[in-house]
Amino acid sequence: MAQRHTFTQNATHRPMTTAHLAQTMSLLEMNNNELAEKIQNELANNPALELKEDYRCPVCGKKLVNQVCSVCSRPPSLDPSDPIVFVSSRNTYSSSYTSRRSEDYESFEDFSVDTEDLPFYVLNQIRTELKPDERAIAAAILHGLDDNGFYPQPLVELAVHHHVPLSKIEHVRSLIQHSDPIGVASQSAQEALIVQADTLREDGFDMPPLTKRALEEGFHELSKKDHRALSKRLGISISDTEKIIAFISENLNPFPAHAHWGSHRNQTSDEPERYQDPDIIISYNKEDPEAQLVVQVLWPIYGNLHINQFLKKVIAETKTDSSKQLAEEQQKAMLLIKCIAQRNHTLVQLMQKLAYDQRKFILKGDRYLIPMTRASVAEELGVHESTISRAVSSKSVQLPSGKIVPLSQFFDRSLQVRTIIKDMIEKEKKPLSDTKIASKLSQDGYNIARRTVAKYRSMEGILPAHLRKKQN
DNA sequence: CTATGGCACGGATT
DNA sequence: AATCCGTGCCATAG
Repeated sequence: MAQRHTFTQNATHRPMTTAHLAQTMSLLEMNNNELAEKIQNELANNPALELKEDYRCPVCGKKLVNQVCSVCSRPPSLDPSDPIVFVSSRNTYSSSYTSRRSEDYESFEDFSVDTEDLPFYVLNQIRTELKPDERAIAAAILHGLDDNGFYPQPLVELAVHHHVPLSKIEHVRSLIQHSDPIGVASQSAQEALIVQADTLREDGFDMPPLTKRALEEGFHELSKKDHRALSKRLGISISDTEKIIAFISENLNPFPAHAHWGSHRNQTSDEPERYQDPDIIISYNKEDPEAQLVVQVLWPIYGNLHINQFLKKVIAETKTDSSKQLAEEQQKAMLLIKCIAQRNHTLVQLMQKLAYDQRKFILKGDRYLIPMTRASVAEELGVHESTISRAVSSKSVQLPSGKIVPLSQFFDRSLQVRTIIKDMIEKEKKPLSDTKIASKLSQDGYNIARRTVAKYRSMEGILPAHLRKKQN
């Protein structure tokens, strides 16, 4: 299939000044956090630059009233036959927690999330799972969250107000509750904890027996940390009770809106995982496997950047020295806006290419990653290698699965084979030696040296054949 | 003798 | 130019 994007390519090849070039490069290698900081900085120092805070729905572009678009949450479909849809960076929104400054909470362990951001953050995760008539309900629930992330009002009221059965409201709320932060929109701390416990269990998390019952039946004792009374109620020993309490306080969070504690993740506690906010989000409608991929290049701040029109007028009309200086500032502001546009354009082009080529990887997981290099992408897009390199660096993508991975993972040469090996070992009957694995792989067309298999194996934290005899 | 990890080299990639 | 990565060789363990 030929070019499927409608973005103009030749717009890129405008002549640039060296300043333009230098700035575009440095902006390109910034992720959204850094870019947000940069923009804030410029806004503070440059009077010619102006932020128009027109809050718009990230998906329909409609003006927002209560931070959450109450009407729609469906991405606009530019062309229904196109497998990829872009919600480009202009007029999109800042994803939730993105805008918090680190110094805001460094000293507090239990900082409270800006609850104005929370609805956005959650809505974004569930958008593609909502049916049209459920959107307004989701918006209403998210709008009614209190500071702790609870939805204290009775659900029946919503059902009456929206003229739908209570079960529908419950369904929507359950979707919300299972988003990150898990348990949000529960009616109480107790309910939030139960939802979290359920989710962890579904994820195959080991937890002490009776944890759920402790939450359901012994919540009163639990909140008072009354070990004796709790153990009596559950009919188990004190030490088992203490295990439950320890588990709950370590892994669960009664107030979903207060800082997330590192959401659930794979069983293996591997490298220090950074919970970076994504710069790009890829989602799709999970009910329709042929659905379009929705790629959002997130815009790190609220509102859009503009040139201060008032100042522009002043500059045009006066010819004093000070206005000359202002004119310079204005030039700088225009340059910045242009460079940011350039950056976004590059990112969109890159994601276009990746979303199209790696659709299977995005939808189905690591083993469908087609190995590709930055250089080859650069060639196809007609840009310099270093451009791609910068664009890829320090960015992260949220995949439809909810996983947030570094953008560089798209260029991981070995990820595909590594996951195939992992699968192979999981399905093995007798432990396979590295040599066996290597020869099996070459039958499937993967020519990998035995030595390399060993390396991949250890990268995945899998023990050598003779040590994994009878596991699981 | 087989399976695996360490070290280091060279080519690819950034 | 600097770094990363796959691979070969060899030593060691079982």
